[in-house]
Amino acid sequence: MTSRSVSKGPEHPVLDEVGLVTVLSALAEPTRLRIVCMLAEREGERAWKDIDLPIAQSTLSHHLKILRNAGLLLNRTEGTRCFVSLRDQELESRFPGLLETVLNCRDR
Amino acid sequence: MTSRSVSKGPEHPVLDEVGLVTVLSALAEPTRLRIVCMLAEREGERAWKDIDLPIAQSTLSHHLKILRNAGLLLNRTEGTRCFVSLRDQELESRFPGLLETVLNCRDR
DNA sequence: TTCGATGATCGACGATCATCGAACATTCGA
DNA sequence: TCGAATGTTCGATGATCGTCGATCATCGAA
Repeated sequence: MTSRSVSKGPEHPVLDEVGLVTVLSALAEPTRLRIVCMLAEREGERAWKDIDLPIAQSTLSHHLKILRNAGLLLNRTEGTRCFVSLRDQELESRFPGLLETVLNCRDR
Repeated sequence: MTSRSVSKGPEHPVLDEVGLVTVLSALAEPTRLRIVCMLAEREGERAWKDIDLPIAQSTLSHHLKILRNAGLLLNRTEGTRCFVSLRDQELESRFPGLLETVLNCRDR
């Protein structure tokens, strides 16, 4: 058990215990919707520092926490760096079509 | 022009001028989501008084106003009575699949 | 071991929100 | 004309939210 310390990192909810209202609330904010959009543009992870928005670092951390608590994204810690990614597969089975539909509606 | 007074009634937004965040915000509240759900259950209009929720009448009026401003529903006044209905057709062309997907996600 | 970097958390601020009762406007019926 | 019914608006209240700077905890590198 001398594996590289998993360093517990942030907590993620079980998607079955996340309500629709929670997800909608998380998405119903311009900055957060933009983040989700950005993550959906490309497959896989995104480095924390690549999320380049005109907001304070603590504010970004706050928004990511809300998205995380809503089950929308996954936060992985590697050393001192962080990587985020969409939980799109799980979301699809818990809220079928929701993420794709919302993202599609935004592109207009 | 002696037609039955249209009694201007509440104002409704043009859907093209309604943003996605506005719609999501309107749906991201338990009482309002419930109202939309209720309206979707059956085709056509619903009488104001048929919306039976454990909230004050002024609070219901408030929520209906928010839903109306988000382009989600239509308010028709007939004399002193009011009738509400979903703008589902228009919503479908402005936000394809959104309403149906959200309602479908809730039924779980 | 110490230091710099990275992100989370804290505390505070003003803004917005959901809620209510009261007052109001409009309409129909007596 | 008067009064009851219906729904909107107003004002107030307590809660939540987005935002920030400051601080803290953790980790890798020197």
